[in-house]
Amino acid sequence: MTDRPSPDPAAPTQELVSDVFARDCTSRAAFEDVTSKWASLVLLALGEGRYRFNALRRRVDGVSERMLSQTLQTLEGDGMVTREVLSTIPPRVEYSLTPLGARVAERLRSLADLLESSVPEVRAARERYRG
Amino acid sequence: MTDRPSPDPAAPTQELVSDVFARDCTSRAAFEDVTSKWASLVLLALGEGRYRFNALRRRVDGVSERMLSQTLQTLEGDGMVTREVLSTIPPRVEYSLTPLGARVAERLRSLADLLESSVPEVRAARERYRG
DNA sequence: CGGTATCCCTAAGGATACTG
DNA sequence: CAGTATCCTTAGGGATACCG
Repeated sequence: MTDRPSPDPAAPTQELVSDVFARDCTSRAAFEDVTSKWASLVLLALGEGRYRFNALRRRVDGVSERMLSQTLQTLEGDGMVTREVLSTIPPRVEYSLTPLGARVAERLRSLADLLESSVPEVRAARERYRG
Repeated sequence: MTDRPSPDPAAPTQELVSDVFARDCTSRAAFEDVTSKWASLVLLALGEGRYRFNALRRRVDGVSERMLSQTLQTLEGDGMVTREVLSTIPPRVEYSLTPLGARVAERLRSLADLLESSVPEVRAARERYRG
């Protein structure tokens, strides 16, 4: 974001038109990556601070080792998460958010807060709907 | 939300402790519902205004009839979307957001905006990651 | 137009075992 | 501890056809 050259009105606007609705847009892929079942919870957890692998696994209730590993790789690939290997015995690996990841996590937190406080409303709606 | 009785400090705080990290919490289920692949895009679309079924299908690039129908039912069940049948010939069905759905859509919009404007950063991260 | 029903296939994802 | 590898099951989801 900050490493883009200052906008030149005459230059082609390559990515200023990115659209999350478009099937092949990178923004939609990134959106799906960060909102996927486990990634969103991982980002929320890392929004609380850095975590080691197994601590993260305990925090994100229900995630398997496989899915956690896979999710972390995707998020690292998208530039949301930083992976740091500490050369200790036994080995430690710590995960934390990049600046971009932190901005994403903030917005996910805002959404989670809303839903956590809307549980009674959602429950009422469900009962009304199911009859 | 507004149909809850005014908070009584002595009353049991049943849902004030809802936690999106807990496997069996309604807030986590609702969170997964609204962040699921198609639901999030449907909510974003309806954040722009009401839509009829096929218009919505065109707006949400790539969704099948089946998934759109299914997604709309889930969102209606959770109290996010209102379905209105107009008795005209041919029949029209219009979908719009409830107040809760609108609040959710706002937050999803905020997340989508961020990712749309972060495309260059995500792309750069991906290239760095893949080498 | 606005769906539902059926069929089918792929990929998400859990369990378990094993490695650096 | 922090994973990868393998196996296997389930469910997400596309295509098609049909109905009110």
